[in-house]
Amino acid sequence: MPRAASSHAAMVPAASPWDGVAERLRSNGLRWTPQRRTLVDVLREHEGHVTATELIARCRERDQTTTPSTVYRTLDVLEDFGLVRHGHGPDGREEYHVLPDQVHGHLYCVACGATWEIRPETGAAIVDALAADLGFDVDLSHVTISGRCQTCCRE
Amino acid sequence: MPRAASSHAAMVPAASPWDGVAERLRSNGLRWTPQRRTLVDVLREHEGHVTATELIARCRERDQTTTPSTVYRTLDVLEDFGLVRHGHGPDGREEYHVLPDQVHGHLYCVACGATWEIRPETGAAIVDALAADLGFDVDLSHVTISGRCQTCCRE
DNA sequence: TACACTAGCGCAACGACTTGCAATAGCGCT
DNA sequence: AGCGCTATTGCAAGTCGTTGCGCTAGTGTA
Ligand SMILES: [Mn+2]
Ligand SMILES: [Mn+2]
Ligand SMILES: [Zn+2]
Ligand SMILES: [Zn+2]
Repeated sequence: MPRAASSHAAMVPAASPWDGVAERLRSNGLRWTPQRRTLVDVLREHEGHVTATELIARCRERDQTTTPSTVYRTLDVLEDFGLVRHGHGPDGREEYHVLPDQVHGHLYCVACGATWEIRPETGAAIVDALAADLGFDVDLSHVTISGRCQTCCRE
Repeated sequence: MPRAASSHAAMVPAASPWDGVAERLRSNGLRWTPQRRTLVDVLREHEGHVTATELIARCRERDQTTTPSTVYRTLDVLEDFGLVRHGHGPDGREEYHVLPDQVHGHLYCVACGATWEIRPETGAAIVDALAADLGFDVDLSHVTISGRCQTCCRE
């Protein structure tokens, strides 16, 4: 007998890359722990960018015993699976992209503090320039460029 | 009567940008302290790149009482004068360029750990691409791009 | 369900900065 | 040479990560 939910297609939530994490970990000899579940639950509801510090805080909301080192280590594992990707702000602080649809770099204005994603074409231009230069294969996701935005350039 | 040394042009060392630091600081209402002198003496004999940690160690060789916070603060003021420029390695750690002849970014291979300076033309390509993108004015000196070098790409 | 194997956890210590604050000491001025 | 103003210093404490270690607890297997 089919499960009740499966007969109502409209109620089935869109498949999320997070759905298979537990199995994916286990099939690689890794483990699915309560601590990892907590972090994944937090990541589930975060589309876009988050700092590691903020993730730790969110985890602690759900599980007061959350430890930073465990979160950092789990983020490393998830990054190996491509589920998150990190970069560094101009101060060197870590910033995570959750479920990056497409790899992209960042722009920071040192004057006003605003940030933007580097557009795909622009990112490609950078990648191409460096491929031509030394045959270097750029990891765009880890690129953070600082400078002044158009608005701040005009004072 | 002229000083003895000034009559022997061959013995006069080439003017160094460091020679005027003391006056430059004072004329800006800042001070020339023993601690700053120590750091400048260290920087004098360092052409190229150095980490802040290494600079602190070198200072401590000359003055055992050197304090990290003082060194960091002095590096900040020297950077304001354009005498050093810092960037961040892939791990976010600071790296200083002493007397940067021309502003340039860096390339790090995450596989073999090697590093290169981005060539001027390539740097210009990056600057241009972002100027076109959002009218963003890139600070090339603070750019660190990681990825895989040609050698490591071929495994 | 019981077991053994080992991945992952919490903790404590460390590294690289940063910041607030009270005491010190350059500097310009007389 | 002496003064006073305030830029700097040293220190302590804090933040963001990273790492080594002994103990715990997921997992696959029987
Ligand atoms: Mn910086
Ligand atoms: Mn990184
Ligand atoms: Zn701006
Ligand atoms: Zn390499």
